[in-house]
Amino acid sequence: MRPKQISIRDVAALAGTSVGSASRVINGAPNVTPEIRAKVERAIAALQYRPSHAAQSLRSRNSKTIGCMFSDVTNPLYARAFRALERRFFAAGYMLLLANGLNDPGREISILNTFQLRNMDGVIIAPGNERHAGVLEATRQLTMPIVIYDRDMEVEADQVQYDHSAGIKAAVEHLMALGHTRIALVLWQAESRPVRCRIEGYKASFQAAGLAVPDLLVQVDSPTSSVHDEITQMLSRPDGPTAIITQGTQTLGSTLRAISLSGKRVPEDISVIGIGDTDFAEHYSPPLTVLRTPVESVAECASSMLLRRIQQKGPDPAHVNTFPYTLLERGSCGPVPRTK
Amino acid sequence: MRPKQISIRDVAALAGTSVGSASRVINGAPNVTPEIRAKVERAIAALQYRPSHAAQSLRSRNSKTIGCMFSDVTNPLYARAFRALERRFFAAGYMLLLANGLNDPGREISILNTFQLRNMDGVIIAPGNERHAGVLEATRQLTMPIVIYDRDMEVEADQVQYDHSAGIKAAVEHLMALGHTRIALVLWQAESRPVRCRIEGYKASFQAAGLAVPDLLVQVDSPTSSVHDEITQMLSRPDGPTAIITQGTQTLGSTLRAISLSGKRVPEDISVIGIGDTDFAEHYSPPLTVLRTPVESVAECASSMLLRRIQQKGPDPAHVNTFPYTLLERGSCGPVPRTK
DNA sequence: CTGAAAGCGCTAACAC
DNA sequence: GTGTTAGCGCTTTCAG
Repeated sequence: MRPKQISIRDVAALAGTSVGSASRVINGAPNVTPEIRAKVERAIAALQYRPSHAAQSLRSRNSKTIGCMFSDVTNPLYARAFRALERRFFAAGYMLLLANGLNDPGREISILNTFQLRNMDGVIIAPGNERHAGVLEATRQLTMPIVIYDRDMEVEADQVQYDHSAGIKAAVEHLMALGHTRIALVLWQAESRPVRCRIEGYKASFQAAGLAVPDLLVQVDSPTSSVHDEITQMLSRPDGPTAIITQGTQTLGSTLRAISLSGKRVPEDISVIGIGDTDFAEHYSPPLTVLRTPVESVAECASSMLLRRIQQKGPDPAHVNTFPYTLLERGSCGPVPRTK
Repeated sequence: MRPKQISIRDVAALAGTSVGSASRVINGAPNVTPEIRAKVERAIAALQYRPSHAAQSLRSRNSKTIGCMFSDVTNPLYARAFRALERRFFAAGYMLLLANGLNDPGREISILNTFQLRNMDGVIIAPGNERHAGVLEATRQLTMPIVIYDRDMEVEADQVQYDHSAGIKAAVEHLMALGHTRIALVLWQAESRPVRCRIEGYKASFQAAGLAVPDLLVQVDSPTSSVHDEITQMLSRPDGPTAIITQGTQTLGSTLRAISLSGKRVPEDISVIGIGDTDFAEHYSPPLTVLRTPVESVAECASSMLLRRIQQKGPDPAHVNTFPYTLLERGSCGPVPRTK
């Protein structure tokens, strides 16, 4: 059925050279006579020869493939990160395997093991469960270069991360400058670096201002769940917030919905800052002030670090690169309402 | 440096059997004595043996990998499709290579060729430029099973698609039942199946109602571009729309923004229906009535078709599966305003 | 600079 | 049922 896959032997035969020379031409080795090169190239074209990736991979021990594990590409910020990574790596001759950890440790371990088995040249990972012993173990098992994406894991690997703490601080300070002190922070409950750092920054902001940390920290179980009810309830409290900082797309959406249904307006009655710049925030009415995360820059950095480490195998200490948020002011923040 | 990768030979040696038997155990072949199986398994465990994917792939001629090409995972609908596909295939022992075509024909061709070169067991593709001769040619070049995702391409392949035409019809009819006739349709200009079908359904709806097709079809160049201005201008026309159907996330966002800035309210002054159910639509204020696309079902179908074709190589005519939209009524549609 | 030859690790015939 | 063996297609010494 298949017309007998043409191999490098056929090329060599037709070019009248050895397979060795053919291989050199294919791999662009420097030491080849122009004549031989031309002959081989002609044969390749005539035969429509395409090297077998599996054979190259077996022999040369590199797969020209990068493994990516994010919790969920459905998260627009991960989707953007992946797109940037993919573009960069594809240009460099690599393809990306993408797997969603789905916050399931068992699944994450399985994915990590598969990456090892398939001999990825490098991996970029953001496990949902960074503290899980099994996940940690599976990660340590990995023998290829690793970039940890915004997680705290005690693993010998390069890291890229966002400065969530400073970002939240900037947001809180911005709101305080507008007179707010009853500032709520709505997060998705998870034992992960972003959440931990945000809480830390939140608390630090109030302490720095000499204020008590308000009882307005909301951690929901899942981004879809009870956010709406919790916010609604919080808004009805006499000491409810005059400003809310919220993460995510779904969580943010629920928050806004709850505000809207409580009969309050943004920003007149309540100010809102979103964490992470998304279409949603940009196009909401009013457009939302957000903490913008430099996703593309981070991806760029991650790919550079990984690529460098793949190329030069020399032992080089692990690097950690941290990127700042920027506060993007739009129309969702205003001064504290007088009548409250 | 690497402690001499252990191969199936080592396993066989330690188990005191032949490599053949070891291979059989590894691949779960039926004809193996329980004793031998046990010995081999013990050896595998003792050696921490992991089979080389590259070698298996080279020898057995299948990569246990599926190639996915979507225009852009940043599109939430593609992200959801990918997540569903990945979950399904991973469970079946496959990993997914994901590449973004980015609506660049050259890039798409390059990706397609790479899929062929890397011997994917199957591919699922949605080229941005389905009519492009080179893309078509590269697709025809593919020798593995193919599933075309919501595109019209004359290629021997299974297909999954959405019934955009009927979907738009349902939306228009819903609006007409509320008294609207000045119904606008905002699309992203592209020579692709979804857009073509939507226009078709739009026109057909009016013809079926015995009405002239209104001059309210807007096709923007890119989802980010001039939407806002075009909508603003359209809204200011004396014969402007009383209802708008809009696709996408960004396009929809811009549309709503333009409405809002024109001082009009949804749904009192103008009704809105979004194409595709997204977080944005769900959480907007008011929540938007949308045409819901059964993304997960479609992905499920696509993976089933592909898996089946990968397993049984018997020649089997190509199938086309079409899935309906459902109109999800929320709060963005109302009767035609009296004073207009 | 080029060719010959030895495998990479595995599976699939094929004998036993 | 099990062992032996011949490659899959390629890169990479190593001579020449």
